[in-house]
Amino acid sequence: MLEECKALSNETRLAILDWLKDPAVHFPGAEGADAGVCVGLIQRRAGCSISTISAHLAILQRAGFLRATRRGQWIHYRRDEDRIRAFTERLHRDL
Amino acid sequence: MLEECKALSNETRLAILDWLKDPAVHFPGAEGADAGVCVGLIQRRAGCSISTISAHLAILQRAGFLRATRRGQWIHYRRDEDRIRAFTERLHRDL
DNA sequence: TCGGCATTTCGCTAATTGACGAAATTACGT
DNA sequence: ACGTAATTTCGTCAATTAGCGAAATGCCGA
Repeated sequence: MLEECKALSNETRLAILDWLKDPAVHFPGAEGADAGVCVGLIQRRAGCSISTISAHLAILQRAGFLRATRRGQWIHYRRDEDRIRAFTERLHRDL
Repeated sequence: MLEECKALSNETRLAILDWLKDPAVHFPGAEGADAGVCVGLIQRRAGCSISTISAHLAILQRAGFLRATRRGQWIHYRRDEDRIRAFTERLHRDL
């Protein structure tokens, strides 16, 4: 619970999760956005450095909120809805 | 949402919320524990300094998770179940 | 193998958070 | 007013987090 709450305690990371709820809307031009969005697009949307975005995505992944899929030189990130739901339910039950 | 997540991103604060779920169990000897638990008892239970506990309680109060009631020189803290529930529901809906 | 591109990791700095002891504030009884 | 107790605030230091640019790593096509 602690790690997840920490992962959510940052504006940019909350925004990333929100954008990835509906990639087609927030990342126009991303082909097959259902399969995830690449780091570069997220970085451009967030407007900060690529290294910072990479670190943010790693934190969200470690917390279980995102899943990464490598396709050649590209890495696509998308939400892990099951784990997100599991977390909110656990919070509801335990908090 | 950010402030609440930050409030929950600390072990001691999570523990305090957990203890205050059932004060009679975690604070034996606290009279009328339903009306809240005083800072001193929480501090003793947490095992850190009184000033640190005071700061933690302030953070939890500002996030809406706790309510404080002053009774003379005593201040009693208890959970604000409505706001806790509202937060977990909002998280469930929005995350 | 090389060059180009995507992404992660590293090293550094600045900001924020956590913890403490001391000082300040609030409340109470004499 | 004074002394005691509860609690908060303040000042300080240490640890953690956030952000950046550069270096390193991984992938691909020629």
